[in-house]
Amino acid sequence: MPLKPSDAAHVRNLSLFRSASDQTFERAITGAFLQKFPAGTTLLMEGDSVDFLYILLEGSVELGAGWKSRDTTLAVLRPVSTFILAAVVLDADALMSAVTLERSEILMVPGESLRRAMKEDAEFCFAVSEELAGCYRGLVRSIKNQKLRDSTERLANYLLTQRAQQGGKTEIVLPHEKRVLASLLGMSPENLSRAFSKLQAQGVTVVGAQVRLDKTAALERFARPSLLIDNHYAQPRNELGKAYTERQKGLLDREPGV
Amino acid sequence: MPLKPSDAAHVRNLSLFRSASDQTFERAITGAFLQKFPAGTTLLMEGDSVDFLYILLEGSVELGAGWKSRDTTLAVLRPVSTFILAAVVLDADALMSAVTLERSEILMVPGESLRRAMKEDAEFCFAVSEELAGCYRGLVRSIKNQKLRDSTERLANYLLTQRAQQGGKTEIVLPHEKRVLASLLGMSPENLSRAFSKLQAQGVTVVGAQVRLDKTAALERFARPSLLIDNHYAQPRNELGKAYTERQKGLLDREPGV
DNA sequence: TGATGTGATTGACTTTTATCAAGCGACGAT
DNA sequence: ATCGTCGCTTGATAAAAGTCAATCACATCA
Repeated sequence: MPLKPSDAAHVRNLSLFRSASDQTFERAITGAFLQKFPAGTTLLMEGDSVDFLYILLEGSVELGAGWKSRDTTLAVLRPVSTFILAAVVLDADALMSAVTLERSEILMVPGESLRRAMKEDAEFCFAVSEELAGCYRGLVRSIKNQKLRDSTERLANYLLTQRAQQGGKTEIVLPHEKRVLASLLGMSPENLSRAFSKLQAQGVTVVGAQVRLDKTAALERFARPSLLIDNHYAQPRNELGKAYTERQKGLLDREPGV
Repeated sequence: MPLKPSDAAHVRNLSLFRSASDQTFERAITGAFLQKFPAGTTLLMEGDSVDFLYILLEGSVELGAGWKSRDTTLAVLRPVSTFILAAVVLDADALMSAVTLERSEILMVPGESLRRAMKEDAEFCFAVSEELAGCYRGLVRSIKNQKLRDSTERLANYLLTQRAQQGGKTEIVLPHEKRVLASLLGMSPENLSRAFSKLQAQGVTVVGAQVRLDKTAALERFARPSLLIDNHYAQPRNELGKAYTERQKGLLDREPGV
């Protein structure tokens, strides 16, 4: 299935490809094809070998992992965003599974094409390195969030990050089901409910997916967001890790949709 | 201070540089210098700007992070290993601090030299991408370990990983102080003691830093190590993330000391 | 030798988190 | 409407983990 021009433009605008020459871009996506999946489709299971770089153009995808009857959500992706880049670069097996949460449109780029383009074009290869470094740093933030904060603190900081990403209004909309959010934040759904209750004291009120944040000052005093963990300035919609892109020098002013 | 030939050989043998041409190698480490630090020296604080790629040649270094009076260990490095590569690639601020645990010898490579070499040599740049991808995947394993397992399970799997890395003998030696180990495993020192006690039922006996693992079968039944979380086959001594390198295709048979 | 300090352990207690069970409320199908 | 289903919430309980304090083992050092 051929790429719509608008989709092609979105892909071209990914940070991975933005600075690439047309020639390199063409080479990198040689053999790519677009595929549509219904909600709930497992695109990839942990341990599967990875033959494609996935680029989410429409819908949403959950990256997760399981062990011994437990499982957890590592990220929820929204368009336009790439995933499992690291496995593609190493030609390795997937460490997480990917499942569509909604009907989704995904561009599948042969890993071999991407790796070849990297080896032929140092500038493109450098862009991939930057992407991987950004993802890595996103995960460092994520581990710090997990190891240094309790569940209510994680929720409070999540809300502040969402507030910043949704334009700073006092009312935000939770972008996923609460059970997914709970798994993402590393707690049970029951505990998420209780964490929301605790934050009433900081002016948090929840009605369905709508969350009002009055008393932002109180909430920040409780959450103590940190530039070294949270990234309020990050673009939403990115690969796991890139979900918290860097606010800094050259990357400071990137547009959304990277 | 000039590099000893033996040190130079170790650096040259890092996976980052192993396949690089002599010319690229020289360019990449242009301006590098060797420095010795006593134990307990803070090489880098969270939030500091990063001007050098660090390569640990002697001693050991703890990577950690703090928030609100709490702090945690993210990795303990041993020679020969690089660290803060991601920040160097992005020319960004450090997300973790680095402190020497023992008297250490560290090669400091100007970030600018490394980035320039990457842009001039696609093959080298690809090697950096592979390194970053390996680190990224190590962190994915680490997050899964943290979110999917309780503290005793983490300890049990840690012991099995150490056993594999130390040659499979029934007796292993804990490579760090227990308080550091506790922080690395994400628990209090008190809880580490109790976790060891619980594992007595699985044939674990501790005397100081010496740990005997009789009843390996029972311990494995309890720990349920997974190829998708643990990496018993990884080389020790690597950058955070690389601490759990990939056992797979091209990287399968890498030598230690990458 | 004894004094001192550090790290590790143990016990008592509190807090945090998970689990189980029941109930609520919105929504769709019949 | 009525019946289910499903997601969420709430309460009761249990398990896990953190904290505080005291003690112990083992160094080093005067």
